[in-house]
Amino acid sequence: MQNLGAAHANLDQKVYQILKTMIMERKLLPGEKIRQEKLAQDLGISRTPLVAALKFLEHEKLVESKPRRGFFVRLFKKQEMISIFELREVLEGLAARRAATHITDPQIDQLQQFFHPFMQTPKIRDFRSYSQEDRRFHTFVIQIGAKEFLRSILETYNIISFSYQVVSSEGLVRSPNETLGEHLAVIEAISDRDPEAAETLMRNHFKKSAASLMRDAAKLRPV
Amino acid sequence: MQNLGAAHANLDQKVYQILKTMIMERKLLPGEKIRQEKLAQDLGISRTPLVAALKFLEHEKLVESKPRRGFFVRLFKKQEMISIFELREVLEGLAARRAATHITDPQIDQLQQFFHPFMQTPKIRDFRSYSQEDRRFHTFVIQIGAKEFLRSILETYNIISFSYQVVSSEGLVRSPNETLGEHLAVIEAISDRDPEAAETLMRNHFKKSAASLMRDAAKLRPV
DNA sequence: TTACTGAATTTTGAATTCAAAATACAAAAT
DNA sequence: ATTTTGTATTTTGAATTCAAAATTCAGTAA
Repeated sequence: MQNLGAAHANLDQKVYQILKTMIMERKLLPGEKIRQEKLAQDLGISRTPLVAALKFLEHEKLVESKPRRGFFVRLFKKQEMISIFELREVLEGLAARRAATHITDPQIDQLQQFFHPFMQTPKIRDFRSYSQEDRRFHTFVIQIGAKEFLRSILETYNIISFSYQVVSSEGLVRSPNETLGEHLAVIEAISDRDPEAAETLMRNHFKKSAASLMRDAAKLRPV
Repeated sequence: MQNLGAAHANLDQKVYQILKTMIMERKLLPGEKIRQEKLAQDLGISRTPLVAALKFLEHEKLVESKPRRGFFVRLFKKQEMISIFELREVLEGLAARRAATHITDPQIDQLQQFFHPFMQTPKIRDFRSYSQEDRRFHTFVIQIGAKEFLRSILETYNIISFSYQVVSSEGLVRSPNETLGEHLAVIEAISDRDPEAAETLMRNHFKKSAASLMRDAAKLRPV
């Protein structure tokens, strides 16, 4: 694959990013065992920095370590995904509130662009590009409103959410026609620099998605 | 010190806990550089599991790694502490909401015991024991209401808060007489199994503390 | 055939080793 | 006296090594 081991300053941060991407892109699949020796060789490094990176990921729950058995890509149960949505509700709520307080004028212009392509479509069929816009939107709000601690937590949980969902309906919990209005409402509140409204609307957006997940969980039986 | 290296199953979890406690108890001081070789020897292990544990802590922001310079116990700026209180506001708000939903009858009895010794004292002077009760109370709510993700995040941020504050007035942001009522209100809401009230009251409790920290920051100049 | 046993192989957790970088320190120059 | 330079020492990042544990798999028994 690539040769990383060349200059050595802090390899494990690089490896960590690579692994994260691999999990996101499903190069490593949930439940799968990670072959340390093989993966290290593929990356052109020794096991030491690889294990360090895995321990990082373990902390973020993206990976699970079974002592003496190895590392496995984490497989999330429906119930855990619901907990994660509950968390994202309050955290992205906070991010939205902060975004409404800190947003700059040029950022408002950028924010207003989101979801434009979908606004004149009566029935949105292109789930894939809507889902992509959805992610970009949430990421943008986080970029504006969240820094350091909040940002790093949200990055993790969003990765979990996204990597979990790629399976069903392009990663969407609910249909675009259902969520578009909610997204636009959040955009408006942040643009109006109304922190209370931004937080409340963002939270409601998540509350509904969590509720939808819960209904699915009740119907479909645990994964 | 102690000999850990004996049985080897996953040493770094143990080391991680030990380091966490050492930081909490100020055996390792903020800003201080961590001497790997010496510390490893004191713990009776090699650098490998020690570094692994340090990387864990780095992820929790309890420790900072400067490449090629080593690990340092993290020193938090006032501004960062305010961000952490902002985070705890929404997270413990969620924990309180969940606690109100999930609490059992025996747990209600236990919850009602908190702050009893302070209820008939007109002017609370024993800051140390009030501060201790404060911690125990927050920890208890987390124990009831938070699991897995939420719990592990809160554990980290509470440790940061606590270890930060030991300095000024026994770790209290505001005076006992100011916060006692708020604590009792939260206890009542959770005991009444009223999730909305529990969340709102807990959030207000934190909002006020954050505001108080902000006033201090404005007055005292950054740390 | 299927289930069990036990040796060969692989993989893990942790110690050790090693080169490169950082630091400490002493001598020389301003 | 203070700064600068050069060298010895320490510390770091990462590879390598090594024993213990887990896994694989062939051969045997049911």
